[in-house]
Amino acid sequence: MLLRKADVVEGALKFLDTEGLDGLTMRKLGAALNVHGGALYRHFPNKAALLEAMANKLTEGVGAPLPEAPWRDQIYVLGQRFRAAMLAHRDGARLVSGTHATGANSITAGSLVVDVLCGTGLAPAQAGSLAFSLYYYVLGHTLDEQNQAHPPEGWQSSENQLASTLTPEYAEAIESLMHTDPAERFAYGLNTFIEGVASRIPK
Amino acid sequence: MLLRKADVVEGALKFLDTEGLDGLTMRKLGAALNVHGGALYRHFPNKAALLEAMANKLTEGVGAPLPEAPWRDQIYVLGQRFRAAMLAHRDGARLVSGTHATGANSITAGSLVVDVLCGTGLAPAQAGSLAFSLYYYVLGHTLDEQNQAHPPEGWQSSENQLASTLTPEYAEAIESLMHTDPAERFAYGLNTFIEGVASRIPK
DNA sequence: ACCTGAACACCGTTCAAGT
DNA sequence: ACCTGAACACCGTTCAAGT
Repeated sequence: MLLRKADVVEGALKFLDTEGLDGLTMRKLGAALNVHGGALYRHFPNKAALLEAMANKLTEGVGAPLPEAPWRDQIYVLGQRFRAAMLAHRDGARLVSGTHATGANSITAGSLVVDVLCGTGLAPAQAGSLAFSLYYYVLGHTLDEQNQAHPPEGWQSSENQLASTLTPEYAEAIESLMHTDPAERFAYGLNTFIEGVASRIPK
Repeated sequence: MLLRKADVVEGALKFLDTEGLDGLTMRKLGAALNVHGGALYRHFPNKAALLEAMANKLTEGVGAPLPEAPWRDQIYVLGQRFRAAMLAHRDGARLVSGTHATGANSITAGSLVVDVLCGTGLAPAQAGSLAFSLYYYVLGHTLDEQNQAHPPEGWQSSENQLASTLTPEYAEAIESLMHTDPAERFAYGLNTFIEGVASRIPK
């Protein structure tokens, strides 16, 4: 049974969920697809191209049309969409962060953010800059979430190591961070960012 | 001449500037230090431990005591310090992003941010959450800066590829992003974040 | 057009043996 | 205590040869 490009990408994303990005090897992925590792090079020039295609597939829906709503809600929805897309597969955020975001999907998503911000009266230069800032926040937050979900080998909770030697405020902050829902923390930071953007809008 | 742990870390950071993180191999680093690759395992249990020590050395000064100043200025200084530290060596941001920020330096820096924010009246839980948001922004921005400084092989400016098919606002945003100083964009985003934080302070 | 089988040039890591 | 020399189990990638 012959493989198509889309089959490889689909199989690779499935493989990601069971083995993780570190386990994703051309040979192992080939085996999972009943094919030798070298055969994958009929479909992709190299592994980086495969990973890019995977990242692009992962973020497919992020740039979908936005519902009519105030700009704050629209930006909020875009941030939530992006995070949800990356959380849909194990190591999704690391996958996206590794490929330089040249994919068509990230471009249309970025364009959406810029358009929404320009609609508030911001100049395109500032809107572009803030679109990237939003990207950094969402990506960074989701990366951390997924790293904690699959701790990479020997991992000591860094609280017990040093927190006691530091400020009590810091100890309490770490303690509380560990016990609150990541989704809640994500929304709090996202809304904080949005308020920062609001402060930039010419009145 | 025998090597000490600190010599290896120092040599590795020097090596980073000339060969980049992708070129940093235990064998090649050994050769640069006039030693076989395997000898490095007398000083570090594995490569990850070496990279972590490098990242820790890189971010050494970030947690230094802060000058007396309004909280906005203090947060601004911390963000600038962190970025400057990573820019000091090629691939510095990628190095830091790869090691799980368990290093002592990132902890004391994080503690500083939390303390400053708690000083404004924010609860430790919120301060901790915002400290991580700041971390994501600075790291993400600096990663992008360094990736563009050393484009990883075949890189097409993604503007000419697709921008023309999209919104004119987006095209203008990308165009302007390419022509403005990264330091200026960084400061703009950093101050925007700070304004967002300000909106969270109980009045 | 797609795949096999085998190779090439690398990796990180380990470990006896030397000094 | 630190290093050499050589090996082990992997990588990504290439390419003749098969179907």
